[in-house]
Amino acid sequence: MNTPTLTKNQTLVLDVLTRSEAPVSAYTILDKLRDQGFRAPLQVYRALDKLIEMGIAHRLESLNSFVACAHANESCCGHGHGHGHHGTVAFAICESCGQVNEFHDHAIDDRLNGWAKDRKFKPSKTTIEIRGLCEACMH
Amino acid sequence: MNTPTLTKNQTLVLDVLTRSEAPVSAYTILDKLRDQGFRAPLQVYRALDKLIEMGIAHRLESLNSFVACAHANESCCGHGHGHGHHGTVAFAICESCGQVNEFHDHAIDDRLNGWAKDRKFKPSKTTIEIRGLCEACMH
DNA sequence: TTCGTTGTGTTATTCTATAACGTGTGGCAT
DNA sequence: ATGCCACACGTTATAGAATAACACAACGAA
Ligand SMILES: [Zn+2]
Ligand SMILES: [Zn+2]
Ligand SMILES: [Zn+2]
Ligand SMILES: [Zn+2]
Repeated sequence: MNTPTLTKNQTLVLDVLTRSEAPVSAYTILDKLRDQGFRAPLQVYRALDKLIEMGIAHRLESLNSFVACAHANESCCGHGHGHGHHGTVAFAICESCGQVNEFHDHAIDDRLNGWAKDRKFKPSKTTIEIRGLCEACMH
Repeated sequence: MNTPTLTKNQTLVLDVLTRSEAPVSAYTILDKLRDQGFRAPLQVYRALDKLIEMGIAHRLESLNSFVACAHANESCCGHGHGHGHHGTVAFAICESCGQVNEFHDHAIDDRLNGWAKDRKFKPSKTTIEIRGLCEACMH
């Protein structure tokens, strides 16, 4: 229930993520935090590792970039932050405006879990990312 | 129907992929092809781009690595190589032995497409990767 | 032939991520 | 208090992944 208190660096990095409309790369985060004393990539990566571990940030594998979690307060099926970990989520990423939509879907979860169970495969982390164009960016 | 003839470099790169049990990074491919005259990363990336475009190789986003397509001869729902493009596939990747299992699942496709349609999101490429442990690597 | 397209080769550079080492602090058992 | 340990933090250097920019050769269509 109680989210562990964030350290100073973690707070700074999370602030950058939450303020950004689009995913941000680690090096962009670094640049935005130079004024707050950041000097090296590791400061960013270490904070990101923890934030991701806590489930309040996510890495987008297809972009090498990071976003704040959009489900900070939900708790459907293990989702949300009350329980320390995050269910499997999917991301729809607009390649034009960069907007990201985080969602989760039981049917997909069940289907993937079913596949894994049938083959005795034990999933640790699942990535689902849809690249495309959002409604606003189509014409 | 007719797969376009591969160039020399494309053939060499594809051979490396098909011979490998596990995903291979671009730089590993480069190293394996030095004897055949490869000198620079671009030679690998250019070949990979084409192979991926043709649908006979895939990039694993969560590994920055590449695999040969495991569905070279199927043609279910746009899958397979007769029709020039590949349906959405998922990959189960063992983090211990590296083995990759490529599959596709209509239910998941439908679900993702449904989500996209509801929100008028136009998908261009979808990534689904499950990291975990295969049966052989569990104990 | 002339031109445009495509594959190729090479060098340099950018972007992403981690290794390795050292410092400081706060909690905690002895 | 003293020693110990876990952990956040800081710094430098290095590794790994991808692209930019430029040049040249082969090929087929016009
Ligand atoms: Zn989330
Ligand atoms: Zn958009
Ligand atoms: Zn395939
Ligand atoms: Zn395995």
